[in-house]
Amino acid sequence: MTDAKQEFEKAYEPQGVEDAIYQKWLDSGYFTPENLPDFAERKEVFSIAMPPPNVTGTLHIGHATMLAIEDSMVRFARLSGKKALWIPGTDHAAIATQSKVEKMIFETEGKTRHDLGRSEFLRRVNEFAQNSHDTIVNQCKKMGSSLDWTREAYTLDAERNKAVNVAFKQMFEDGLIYRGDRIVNWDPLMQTTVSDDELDRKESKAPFYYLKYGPFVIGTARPETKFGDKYVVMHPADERYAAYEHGQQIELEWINGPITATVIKDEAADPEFGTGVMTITPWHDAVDFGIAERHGLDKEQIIDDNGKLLAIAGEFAGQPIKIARKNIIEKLAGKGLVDHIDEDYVHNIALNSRGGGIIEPQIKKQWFVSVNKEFARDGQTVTLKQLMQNAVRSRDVTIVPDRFEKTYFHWIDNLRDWNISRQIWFGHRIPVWYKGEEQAVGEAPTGEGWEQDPDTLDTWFSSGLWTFSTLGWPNKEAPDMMYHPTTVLETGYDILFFWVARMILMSTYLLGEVPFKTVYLHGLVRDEQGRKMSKSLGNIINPLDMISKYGADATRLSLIIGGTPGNDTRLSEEKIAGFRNFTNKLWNISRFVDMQTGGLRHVEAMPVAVTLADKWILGKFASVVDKVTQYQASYQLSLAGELLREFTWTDFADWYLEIAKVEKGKDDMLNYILERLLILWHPFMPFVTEEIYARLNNGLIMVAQWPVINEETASNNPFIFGGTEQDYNNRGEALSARSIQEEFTRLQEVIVAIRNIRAENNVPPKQLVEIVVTDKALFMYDDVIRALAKVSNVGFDDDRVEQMASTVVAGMEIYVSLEGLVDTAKEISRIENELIGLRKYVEMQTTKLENADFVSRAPEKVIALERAKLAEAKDKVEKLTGQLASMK
RNA sequence: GGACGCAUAGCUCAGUUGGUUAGAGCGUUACAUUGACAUUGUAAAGGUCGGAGGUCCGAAUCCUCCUGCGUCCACCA
Repeated sequence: MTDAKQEFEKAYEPQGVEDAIYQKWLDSGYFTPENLPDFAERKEVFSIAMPPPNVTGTLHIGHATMLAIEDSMVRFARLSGKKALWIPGTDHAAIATQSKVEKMIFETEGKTRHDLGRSEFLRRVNEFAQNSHDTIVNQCKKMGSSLDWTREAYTLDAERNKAVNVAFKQMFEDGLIYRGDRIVNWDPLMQTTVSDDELDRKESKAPFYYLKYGPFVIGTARPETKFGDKYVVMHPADERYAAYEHGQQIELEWINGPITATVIKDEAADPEFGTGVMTITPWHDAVDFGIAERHGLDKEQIIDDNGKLLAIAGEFAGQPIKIARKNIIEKLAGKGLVDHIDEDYVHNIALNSRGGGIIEPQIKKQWFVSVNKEFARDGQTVTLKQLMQNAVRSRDVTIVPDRFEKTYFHWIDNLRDWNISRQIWFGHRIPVWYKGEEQAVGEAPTGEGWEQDPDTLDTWFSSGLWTFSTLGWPNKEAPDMMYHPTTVLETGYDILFFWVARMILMSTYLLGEVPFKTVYLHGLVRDEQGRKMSKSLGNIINPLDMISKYGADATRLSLIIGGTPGNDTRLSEEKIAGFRNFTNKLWNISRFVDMQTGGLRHVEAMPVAVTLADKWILGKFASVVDKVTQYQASYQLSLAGELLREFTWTDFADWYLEIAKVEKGKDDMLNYILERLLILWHPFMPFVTEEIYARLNNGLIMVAQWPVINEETASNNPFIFGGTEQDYNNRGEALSARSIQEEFTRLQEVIVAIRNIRAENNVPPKQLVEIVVTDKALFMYDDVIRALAKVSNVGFDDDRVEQMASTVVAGMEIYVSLEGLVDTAKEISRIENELIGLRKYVEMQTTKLENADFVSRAPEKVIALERAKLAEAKDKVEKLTGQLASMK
């Protein structure tokens, strides 16, 4: 970097610089790990496959959270000298995208996809997807995401299609993919099946009809399905129906005339529910389908693909469900077959969560992935379910927070075969071709007359391959495969099943290795009242708006700090504004160091600490570096951020910089700490740190070295790692880190106590006061005390005069001269109040230490500590009492 | 019905092997502000850690039960 010295404006204005900084990063090429300095020497690999946002629209605050967290992880890895790779991409989100475009076209042109035809419709969807994609890419950049754009992928592009076809073929050949007539979730609105996981259940109140069915009374909320009901089912152990035998036939009058019903005894019938008797509709109910399968019963379709009744319904044929229901009940009532009606029945109806209609179970010929079928693997037989379970049970994949492991196992236990074929147009075609009786799988066969399966694949089939389809697979020799398994998969807990589980399935099956080592699940971002953000509520916080208002760094911080994995977080604009303030604080800290030291600069070696404050800040900083590193490595991002904020604002700015105004000769120390502090912050707030770092003329901060403070790098200041119990006694001696911290804390307490007395007595902040202390050691810091507590002179014990307010801190007495300002009555009451609290404490401690059990059972360290605290409190009581006496 | 989570200051939340008189940010109050920063500084007020038991020398922390809120899964025909 050869930039001329840049001005430090009074306030940080992110709007003016963020885009240019991002461009600088892009120009550097460092988002591509191979371009990193010393790429070959970087031993460890760190990789994340970004969860590809759906090309259904724009990024919301949840995406912003994902980007903020993942970018901080990647930047930390890059700074720590790893080959850091973060792969961007988008998801075609088959059903969701098609549904959205269909709606748009219908609203604007009044046309359906069938009006347009398959190829024109797909052209329109792709056009829409491309626009969404461009918006998404732009938003990722606005967030500062250090994604390797040279490796960008799309779940529906040619390379991913190849991976999909290879995966399909292998599963087919292992017998894990089959085609069969099974009951599936049919969406009559979108005319497609959807998977079990893509259903939303909505509570709804509907009349529940009790109907006379021969000698029985059966209950149903769906009389329109009852035409084919010729089986009546009861629990084998239900005493009430012991007289009826399995297989027994009963003649009875039903909706459209007399029918013959057959008694079936099956444990699926719940004796506790209703009358304990039910009729079944195997074609339109999954449980009924199971009963029918067990007993080899007939299955008849009642409702067609459009939700209208079929010929079996007789006079009701062609009627849509809603209308038919009413008519049927009328007819049944007329025949005296309605026993009674429960109007307050509440049940759940299933909806297609991707913007479709009310699900009607149907039996259809579909493609399935068999999760329970055994196949050979390393000389043993396993099932896909077992592969999924083993990956987590063996800890090859760890889930953060770990309670989600339970949820994961529970989901797998209940997993049924996965319906992977969809009747929509947008998506990967099922890679199967037919010609007469012939069938080809995987690649398009050559020759005439072959027709491809018209269906498309469930979108999660292709996203299940994401961690390796983005790295060159199915070419197992692809150089990028060195980045697999990826290091961490970071996503919202809401797609643990949809996606995370399926990636584990695909990767363990196809590659024989896990897709990622750690799953980090973030929570949902809610509004300040804890509600989900939604358009209808009008409570959406748009990340782009926040970025343009407060900057990307502030937006990122608000999404990381204060959130813990797996838990929802509340976000408000005030919170973001608060972090904007912090961004500016960091800027001004740097501005001050710049002015104070004649320009920011790189300081290679740790400077020798001279004063107590120097030693204190270095010791503190060493501990901060250590902890932040640990927090980052263990994905405890919020803790890292909070610790950094505390150090930056309180320790560094409020104390050390203030001291630096009176203790000179800290130029190297200030620059040394500031540079490293910026690096520690960089993963969280990349823009402002890069902007400040530009003024150091030391290259880009994004490829700086993560600070390490150890015996070697701190050899100038051995106290940091020296003994811990050496006594402090005088200036300049080798001191332990601990005694330094204690001594500095003492100094802080003295200063705060003086400020406190000043505030209590309404001394104007500018007015200087004199103080008297009883501990000569404090004279060493009189310049600091004078500056930070606005003191004109520090006197010793003998100089004590009247008209002084007093207090006791860390065993020493402090008197503040108030030159007539002192309000004696107020002072007396203040001290008396303090004494009340102290005496209570002394009493409590005494009781504790007189407890024989405590003294004999607690560790000695704890006892010693408690004794010391008691002694100190007693001492303070004594001194304050003395002060009080002299005042009265 | 099954499982899980949350309950700590007015608000949002930390609190990692049980051990200072329980912390932070925001908000509130008082004073101040030409000097890095009003996107600021100094100081203060504010909590019997949801309730009841239990284990322990010692519990916000571990166990049991209860209450309230939330989430997921399964679904009853």
